[in-house]
Parts: sequence; structure tokens; C-alpha cells
Amino acid sequence: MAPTKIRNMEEFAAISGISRPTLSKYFNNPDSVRKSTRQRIEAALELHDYRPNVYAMNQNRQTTRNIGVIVPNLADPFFNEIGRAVEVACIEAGYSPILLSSHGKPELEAENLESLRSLKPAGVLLAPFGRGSDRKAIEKFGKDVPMVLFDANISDSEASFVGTDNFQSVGLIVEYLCRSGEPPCLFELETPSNPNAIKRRQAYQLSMEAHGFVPHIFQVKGSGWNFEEIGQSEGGALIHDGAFPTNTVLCSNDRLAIGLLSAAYKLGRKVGHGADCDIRIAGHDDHPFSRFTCPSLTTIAQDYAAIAERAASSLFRIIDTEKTLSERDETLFEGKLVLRDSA
Amino acid sequence: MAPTKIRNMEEFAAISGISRPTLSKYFNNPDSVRKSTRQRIEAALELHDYRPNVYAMNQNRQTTRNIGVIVPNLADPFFNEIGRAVEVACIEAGYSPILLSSHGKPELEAENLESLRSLKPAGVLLAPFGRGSDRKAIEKFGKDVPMVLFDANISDSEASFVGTDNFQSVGLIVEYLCRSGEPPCLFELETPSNPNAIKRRQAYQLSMEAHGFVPHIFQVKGSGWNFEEIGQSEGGALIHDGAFPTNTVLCSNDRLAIGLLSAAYKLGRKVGHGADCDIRIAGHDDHPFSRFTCPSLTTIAQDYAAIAERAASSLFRIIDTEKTLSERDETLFEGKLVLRDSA
DNA sequence: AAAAATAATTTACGCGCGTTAAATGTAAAT
DNA sequence: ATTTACATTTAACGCGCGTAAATTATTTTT
Repeated sequence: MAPTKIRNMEEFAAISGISRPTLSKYFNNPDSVRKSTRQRIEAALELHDYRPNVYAMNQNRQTTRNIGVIVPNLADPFFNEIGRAVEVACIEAGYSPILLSSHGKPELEAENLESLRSLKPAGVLLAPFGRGSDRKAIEKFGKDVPMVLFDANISDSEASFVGTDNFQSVGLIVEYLCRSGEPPCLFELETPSNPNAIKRRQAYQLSMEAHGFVPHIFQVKGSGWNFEEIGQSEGGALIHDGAFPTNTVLCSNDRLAIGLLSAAYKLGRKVGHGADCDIRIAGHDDHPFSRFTCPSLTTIAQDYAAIAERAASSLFRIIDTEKTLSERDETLFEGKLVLRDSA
Repeated sequence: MAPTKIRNMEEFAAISGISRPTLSKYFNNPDSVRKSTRQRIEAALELHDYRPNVYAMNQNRQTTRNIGVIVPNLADPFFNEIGRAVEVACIEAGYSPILLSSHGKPELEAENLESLRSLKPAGVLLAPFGRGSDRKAIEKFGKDVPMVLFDANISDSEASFVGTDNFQSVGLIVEYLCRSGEPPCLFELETPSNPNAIKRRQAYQLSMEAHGFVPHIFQVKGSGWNFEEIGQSEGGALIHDGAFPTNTVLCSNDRLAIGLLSAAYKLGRKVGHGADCDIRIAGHDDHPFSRFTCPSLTTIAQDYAAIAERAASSLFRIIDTEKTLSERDETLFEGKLVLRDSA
């Protein structure tokens, strides 16, 4: 970096001996200029460290290189991981991801979409709340900006969707639980706002019937995102009251399971599949902490990486072909059974 | 929203009957225009939903209303919480926070600073890595942009700092542990990159000596951010080998403690302060999951909200007075003892 | 070698808003 | 009613870059 401060592209053009329009082309796509030119520019860049003004760059564009990424709650490790994976995929494709969290509040989802709109993103990757989402707002946004949904689907949406096949994953763990001991009860929230939770319940019912067992579903009160708390208090009450007709409980997600494990511990019930154990508990999602619970949690691992990668590449395809009209497609990845000590 | 699409401020001026410069003033500070004018503008805004072009707004400004917030790792619930609290504080003050994570990689910290630079932020709130940080880069950045450090301090930095008083907090828990049972050993990483870890060790030593006990410090190998893993494997080995001379272990942070709890469980040791317990384990930070560990974790709660609020308000003060020259000040908040079942 | 294809340069305009200076208007204070 | 202080309008310029058209230079093809 020379002492000379470059103020704008004009000055950098002068000092580097390259015309400004060519520089402009280079900064918008380095491959759009001849190799020899590119090298000259990059050599000059080494010496003078100039960066184009982001704001001036984007003001005349109707679309930028930004990709908006919205998840319901970054504080939830699941969305944290998948959000991060999506970020990486965007960066690798040469885009600038902007990761936003709706902090568990559905109304913030629409707000986030609106604030993204003013950033003129090339596209948006949205993991919607589901029931709590403002469907019309999302639908309308999808008409204006290329959009791909991930994790949670919105029924009769025109947007593409990438997620996990809950029927497959729940089928897998129900089959394992039935085969290895007593058939599982299902433990979930009373009013699941998440479409995945709904699918998992349906999948549980189907699966149980397929194995010739009668489904037992326990829905507890509670809302918001404090799943562990609900699992602990409500689930603990169920254990205490001997409400579960079998000794095996499948939780709708790992966070509920973590709460339930905590409750079982407090009640002195030994959790696991050993002969000396009182109860088996399983979850869904392979939460990063599920390896460290006591006992470690048997669960279903979603293929974060594949989902993120696919959601991003679908979006890029839509952006590149400029055709949002492309037939809506839905990609489901399989979950993997992760056997640990709790079930 | 009327069907008429407003394309720019000029059009909105025409349709609302307010001159463009006045509108410009309004959008940059609604309080800078007369109340009656403000009401007229806001009435028109209700009807036509116009939003100024963000990019055009900022291109001529040397500083925006953006506040950069950088934390070492958003996947860590501690930084997630405190980052969120900082975000809220910024929004309430009328700024637009941009929350960035360095994803556990110190080299990303400097990159994040650079990418923030091109967004011309009004100020930056940085929770630095500490040892891994590029001190020179941070120092240089602080000269150009108002900056306040939080959580982790950088020695001989000129920036203001807001964090927790580790000497107070560790003193508190050491005192409790000594008073209620055997004096604690300290369990930590061999090469803590975090300045807080270093302070906590010093505080532990001082505290133990003050109570007339000899400090026992166990430093285990391991790097990166997989604290639970390290706590489980390395800490488990120590428990298994009977390496701890007392039955009480104070962990440098909750995530290590969670790993250690997991190891103790696997080894069949009962953790807690009951008569039938083998070992007491305590942590530091009040990790959101520490209420749900088995047993629940006795720890120190940092005052996230106060730290975030103070860091933000300090930054705003610096921004407003335009004087980065203001004498560097350091604010430390006290930690609170959270008594649960593990110790 | 000349012809064809591709790339870079020159010139020039416009984007949407910040901002300023002078003129005009409005409200508060004497 | 007049002065004073403050708000708004009018008019106009510039920011840094995108972008287009016409020209010139360079590379590739024949």
C-alpha cells in the first residue's frame, strides 16, 4: 500500500493505467476482462489497495450480489448451523450473504423481508416459521425476488423448497425403537407452529400403524422457543404421573428431549436402553449438544450440509436463468439414525 | 399503499407536497423537522409507502447509521445472547446493527473489520478473540472508526472496554465452594486464547490463597471451540484417573463444565452437593443450557444485558462527541452466583 | 498477410440522494 | 404590530459508479 490514498475509481484508473469502464467491468466480474488486463489490475491493487464504494456500486443496479438469508431464530443451534452452512455456500458462489434472524418472532420475519427488499438482493433463502408466517407477504416477496424456502415448507407456495423427509426420518427411528424395545410414545407441543412438527406427527402415526402398534401422542401446552423448559416441566409431569403407556418416548425435536432428559434425571429415572433403565428417550435433529446430554441422545441427524448446499444452488439457478417461472421443485433429503445411549 | 409507485424522493416530494430537502432532513432525523411537517410526511408515508434508496443515501456520506457488531462465534450461545442484546440496544438508539461472526477463526475477525470498513459504519462494537486477534489491525481500525470492545479486553488498547469483573465473579464462586465443601480445583484449557480465561485463573489462585488453600490447576490439551468435547474427553480422563485432589472442580467456563458433567455421568459418578454425591462441578457464564444439564449447573451469571447496554451507550457517546480522544474507560460488571444442583 | 473477432478506451449521461446558499415563509417574543 | 428566530422552499451542484455508443487497439483466425 503506497502512501497515496485512492479516493475513487477514476483515480485508480489514472494510477493503474486502466480505463475506468474496464475497471468497472473487472470489479463486477473479474473474468469478464482479458487475462493480461486482469493481472495488471491485480498488480495495481496490490500496490494501492483500493476498494470500490459499495453504495455507489449498487445504487444504479436493480439487483446486487447480496443474498438474504432469513432463519426463525439464530439462537437455536439448529438454525445457527444451517444458516452458517448456507452462508458458506453463498460465499463460495461469489455472493455476499446477509444472515438475519427473526429472533423467534414471526412478525419480525416480514420485517426482515422488507428490510432486505431495500438492499435489492439477488435472491433470498428463507426458512419460514410456518404457521406463524405471513404467507401473503412471503408469497408477494417471492414474486419480486428470487426465493428458495428451506427447512420448513409453506403449503401451496410457488417457491422451491429444500428440506428433510420427515416421513423417512421418523419412520426410521420409529422402526428402530419398535424393533429394539417397546414402541414409542410421541411427545410434542400442543400447537406446533412448525410444519415439520406436523409432518412428524403424521409420520409417527403412519409408522406405528404400519408396525401394528397403536400410536400414543402426548401434546403439552407451551409456546415460544423455550422448548427445553417445556420439555422439562410438562414432560416431567407426564413422567411423574406415569402417563406414558410404554417406556419409550420419541420427542418431536432434540430440544424437547433435552428438557425431558433433565426432568427424568431430577425424578431419579434412569434413561437408556440398558436392562437397568426405566425409560428410553429419543429426539430428532441431532442438536450439537445431544452428544453431551446425560445420557447422550439417540436422534435423527438431518443433512444440514446437503440441504444448505442444495437450497443455495437452486437459488443460483433461478437467479441465473432469470426464470422464477421454472416449475416449482421440492427436494427432500434423508435423515440418518444416530444411535447413542438414551434409546 | 396507493397503486402509484414512487420511484424516488423527487416523486414523493411532488405527491406529498413537501420539498425534497425537507424530506431528506426528515429521513435522516425525523426530529429535525417541525412537528406539523413531520405529521404531513408521515401521513403521506401511510398512503404511498416510499422508502429512500439505501445505497444512494449512503454513498455521499462519510458515515452511516450502521453499527458493526463482531463476535468471535455466533454458534456459542454466550456470544449469541450478548450479540443479540447489543443488536437490540443499537436498534433502540436508532442505528442499524450489522451482526457478524468470525466463526471461531481469528483471521476472520480482521476480515470482518475490513468488510465493515467499506460499509462506513458509524461505529463498531467488537468482542475480540484476545490472543488470536490481530492487535495491530484492531488498533488501526479503532483509529479510523469509533470502537468499543466488550467481553474480552485487549491489553494496552486505546479503546474503551466493557465486561465482567472476573476477579469478583471467580472470587464469589470460590468462596462459596470453599465454604460449602472441599476447596475447588480449577479445570481449564492449556493455552487459553481468551483473556477472560487468563484472568479467571489468576483470580482462582488469589482467591484460594486468600482462603488459606493451595490452588490446584488442571490444564488440558485442546484448541478451538469444541469445549464440550474437550471437557468430556480430557476431563473424563482426569476423573477416571482420580487426578483431582478434592471432590470439587471449578471449570473455566460452562461449556467445559457441560463436557465434564457428561464424562462424570458416563463414569457413573454422581455429581452434586448431596451426601451421596461423588463430585461437585461448577462453571462460569450461565450458559442457556446450564439449567438443563444433569444435574443442573451451579455457575456465575454474567450481566449480559448490562454489558451490552453499556457497550452500546459508550459507543454512542463517542460517536456523538466525535471525540475518540476521550480518556479510555473500562467498565466491569459484577457476576452473580447461580446456585443449582451440581455444586 | 489480411480479415474477423474480441477487448479496451474515450466520451458522456444518469442514478437517487446529500448538501448548500439564498429566498421565502411561519411561529414565537417583544 | 413588529422584530426575531427558526423552518421550508427553490435552485443547483456533486458524489462514485453503472452503462451505452462509437472509436481504437489487440488478438485470433483464415
